[in-house]
Amino acid sequence: MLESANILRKYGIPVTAQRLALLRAVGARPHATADVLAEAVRAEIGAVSKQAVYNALGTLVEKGLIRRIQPAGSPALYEGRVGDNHHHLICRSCGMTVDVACVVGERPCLNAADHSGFRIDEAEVIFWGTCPSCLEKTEKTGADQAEAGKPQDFLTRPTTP
Amino acid sequence: MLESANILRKYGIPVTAQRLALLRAVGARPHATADVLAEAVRAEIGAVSKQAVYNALGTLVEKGLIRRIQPAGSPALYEGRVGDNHHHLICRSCGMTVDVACVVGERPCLNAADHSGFRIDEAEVIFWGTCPSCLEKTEKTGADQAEAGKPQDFLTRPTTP
DNA sequence: AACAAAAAGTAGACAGAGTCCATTTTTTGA
DNA sequence: TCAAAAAATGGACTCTGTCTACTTTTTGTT
Repeated sequence: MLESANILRKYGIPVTAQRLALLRAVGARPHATADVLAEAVRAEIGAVSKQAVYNALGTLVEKGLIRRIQPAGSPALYEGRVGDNHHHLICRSCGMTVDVACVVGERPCLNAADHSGFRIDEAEVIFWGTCPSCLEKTEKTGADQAEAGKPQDFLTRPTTP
Repeated sequence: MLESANILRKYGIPVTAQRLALLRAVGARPHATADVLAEAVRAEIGAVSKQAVYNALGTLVEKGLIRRIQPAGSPALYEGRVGDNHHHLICRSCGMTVDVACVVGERPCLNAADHSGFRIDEAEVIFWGTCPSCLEKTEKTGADQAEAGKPQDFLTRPTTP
């Protein structure tokens, strides 16, 4: 509580009830959407506007206090874990997202063979697959993968079979 | 023309003027959005509905004839280059997207240290940075990167400084 | 403690990308 | 050629997120 306030102050971010609640919400729910976080904040302090949530998340991301990940076909997700350069593993069928340790370790953790003159500052890696519980469902029903592993709308993505 | 029709037939996809035009449009404009492709198709055959474009793109992606990439904060992009497992390099400031050869070569081209029981089928890699022409602009104005490199709305993403 | 200036928050309209649905048109294959 | 199956149409609708004008809260300075 005081903790969070001090963190905000250290970064020169004005301390408001909304931001404090949001910071806690992000800490408590890794990989939550803005909407879910807004609900969490409401549960704690009564009300917040959508805009306050988006503004605050934007500021916190900008200052490096939280991290935003935007998987294809899904709304943005936020997480408190920053600075350790981990990546994500996402289930195509239920959307479950888990952290995975960085493959290499340093940031940017990969080198493009040909960088075309770009100055690269980040290598974003997302592993796509099927989570254990969706795998189990597939096997149980005996349905083939195309059936049971059919991605939900929000996760429809290219499959390169 | 006949070429494309045969490809569609080979994959069991009914041949329609819309799909043929779309296939050509994707081939001619790598990294185009659905909207841009729809315009291209209209230029060629007069008219298409938004839905026909989305349906056709979806089908083609599903069959592996084209590839969909969905960079954070941007609408989906489509490309005809499939099967060579290359990745993408995107400019944070102007959105320019170029292909880069795969870092490793095989697909999935990376291994997650801990896969948490997932069955991984793809490792998606996006390199983020600044393209040569935006770099030049930055240097010319003498503005610092935070200024000149300010991402456009459609490309606002986490920065991990 | 009080007070202006600056920064945040509020509510609601608005925008872009994509989906849904009922109906019409085209393609296929017998 | 003709019916069944698949696509296309177009318009309403949804979901994330942004813009704007206005009000409220923080801050930091007397």
